[in-house]
Amino acid sequence: MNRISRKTKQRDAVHAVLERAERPLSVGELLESASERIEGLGVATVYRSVNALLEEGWIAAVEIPGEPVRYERSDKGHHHHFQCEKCERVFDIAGCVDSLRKLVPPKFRVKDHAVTFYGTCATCTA
Amino acid sequence: MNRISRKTKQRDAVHAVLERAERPLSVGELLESASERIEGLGVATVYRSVNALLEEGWIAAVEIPGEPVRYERSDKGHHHHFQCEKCERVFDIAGCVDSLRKLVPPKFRVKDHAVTFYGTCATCTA
DNA sequence: TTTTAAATGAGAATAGCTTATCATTATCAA
DNA sequence: TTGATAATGATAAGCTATTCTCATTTAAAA
Repeated sequence: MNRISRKTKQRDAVHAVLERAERPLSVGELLESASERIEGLGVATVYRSVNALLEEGWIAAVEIPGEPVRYERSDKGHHHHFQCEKCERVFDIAGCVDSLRKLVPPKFRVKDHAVTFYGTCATCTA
Repeated sequence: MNRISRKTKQRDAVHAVLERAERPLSVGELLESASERIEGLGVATVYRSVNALLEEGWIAAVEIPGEPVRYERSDKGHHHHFQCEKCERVFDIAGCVDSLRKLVPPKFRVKDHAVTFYGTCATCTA
């Protein structure tokens, strides 16, 4: 039977960076981090790796308007995000508020929601 | 003293459409609606009108990831949005939940937040 | 009116991110 | 080890949304 994908150090590197990341990372951030281990790593490869991991369902996209898409492991459960307007990094915010969906008129069917906070992160506030 | 702007039927039309809109509209939607009254209206003009109204502060941008920016009058107070995944329209959702910001760790300084609901609107659900 | 410069419309140009192309490299089954 | 072919890297191309350019129109002051 044919393999559809091969194990490469490039893919491993991208996987490893996401494995250890404690916040969502953009393709640019992934390239930067993974490049520390893989010399000459190309953007196209990062995109390809990310797309493979997305299809696998191992990572999920974190989208914030006007920002490049970021990615994080999809095993984190329901949570939201915070973007620092100084360092521009995005952080996970655990938990949610049940009463949120009560804001929506009853005739609307809510399937999902996203909350994004903006401000300055702990590091930049200090 | 010099006028910086002149009154034109094109600007009036864009203004009027936003005045009456009961939901945020994209440049495309604005062009479509305003074109009913102004024959041959161009996109560039809609962009110019929108930018002028933004600078005036009369309208505000409503941004949803992967979507073109929409605009709505800025006199609506704090509220959130709902996007229908069928008709793609965006609706206002009145109100908010105070306890939301308590989710954010104390060292973070929250300056703003946005909530976007996804699902099917009243019309598309019926 | 006449004048003059702001506004318009069409389309070219730009900007950011993402995908496609293709020659080269490297995985891995035999 | 070798051979078939998937993966890589560099870069061209694609996509959208938005701005720019410029000849022409038009608002509105004089």
